[in-house]
Amino acid sequence: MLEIGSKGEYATRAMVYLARRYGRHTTSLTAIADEQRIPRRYLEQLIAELRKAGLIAATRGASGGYTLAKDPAEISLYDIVSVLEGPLMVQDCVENGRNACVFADECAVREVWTDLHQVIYDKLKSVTLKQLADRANQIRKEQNAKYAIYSRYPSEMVN
Amino acid sequence: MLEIGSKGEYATRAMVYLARRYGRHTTSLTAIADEQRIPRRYLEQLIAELRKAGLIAATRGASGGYTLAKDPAEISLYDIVSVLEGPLMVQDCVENGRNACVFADECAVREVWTDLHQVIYDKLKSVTLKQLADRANQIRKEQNAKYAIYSRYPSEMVN
DNA sequence: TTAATTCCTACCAATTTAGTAGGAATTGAA
DNA sequence: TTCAATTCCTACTAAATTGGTAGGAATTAA
Repeated sequence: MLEIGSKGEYATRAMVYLARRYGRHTTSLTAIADEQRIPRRYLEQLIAELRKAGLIAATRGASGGYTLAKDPAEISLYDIVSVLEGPLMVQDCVENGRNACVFADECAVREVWTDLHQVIYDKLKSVTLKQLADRANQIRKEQNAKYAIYSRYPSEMVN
Repeated sequence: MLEIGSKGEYATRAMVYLARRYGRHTTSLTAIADEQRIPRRYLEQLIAELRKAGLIAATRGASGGYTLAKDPAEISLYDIVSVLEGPLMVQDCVENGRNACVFADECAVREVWTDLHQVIYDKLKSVTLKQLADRANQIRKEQNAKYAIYSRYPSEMVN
């Protein structure tokens, strides 16, 4: 129930990856797919949707690639996930409003769906790509310190 | 994205209906289906699952029917919906925990899914059938007062 | 015995999910 | 000019899920 599918998950990870590189050169699809262990051909479609939604900018041709179309602080998790998984709609009647609500039981239930909708929306809207990228970098640092003790996995630390 | 399907919606409405009759005689499947405008044959399957989950008690044979198996105050919206739509699992790795989390980006993203998971769970778990039934009765009273002015729809007010 | 009721199981069409695949268009560099 | 890297566009597909429909057996009160 209420799952975020692979679309939302992949897209979010790809966006965090791009956020961590924001301001630098573009990143190729292959680079993202390899790094994030996402099927390249599949990610291609997801990125196409993110581009159409205005979240990603692309440069075509050799040495082309992708970058975020906006500042990471301006992109929320909701913006990303809603593109891939469709708009948040806990239950149809939440959107339809009064006309779908004929009975009192239904009304009472609908009120809760509306509440739930709001709670989820607020949460997703409150998280920005910048926050996620910062947090990812922080985790990377911690891992870096940990690995340094054992002198292992240097390749993982580079980017 | 994150939708509650007809299963969850129908099941919840049926449970609220039963909650409003808790302590009285059993209610037949047909009565619930008719009143709540839910396909009878479909509702039958949903109720079967709720019964297996221990939320509904059944009496077989003529003049049999269903009642809640527990006090409405002891049944949360989460209890109901999770039976029909499966357990809340925003993203697989939320359950899997550490082992699914190899990369920092993924980790950062997972933390948010975990947060979201908690927010949704808390909300659904905080709403009891008793609250929903009380609220439904209240709405019914308001409508009752409204309709009394115009002297209309008396049949809707009865149950 | 009958009629009302729950219970069990199978079936189905349409949609969604999670990809795979082929190849055209664009562009920087040799 | 050519080549290789890259994005872009479109079609296809197997498996699962959704939202039901349907037939009939088992149980029980009257």
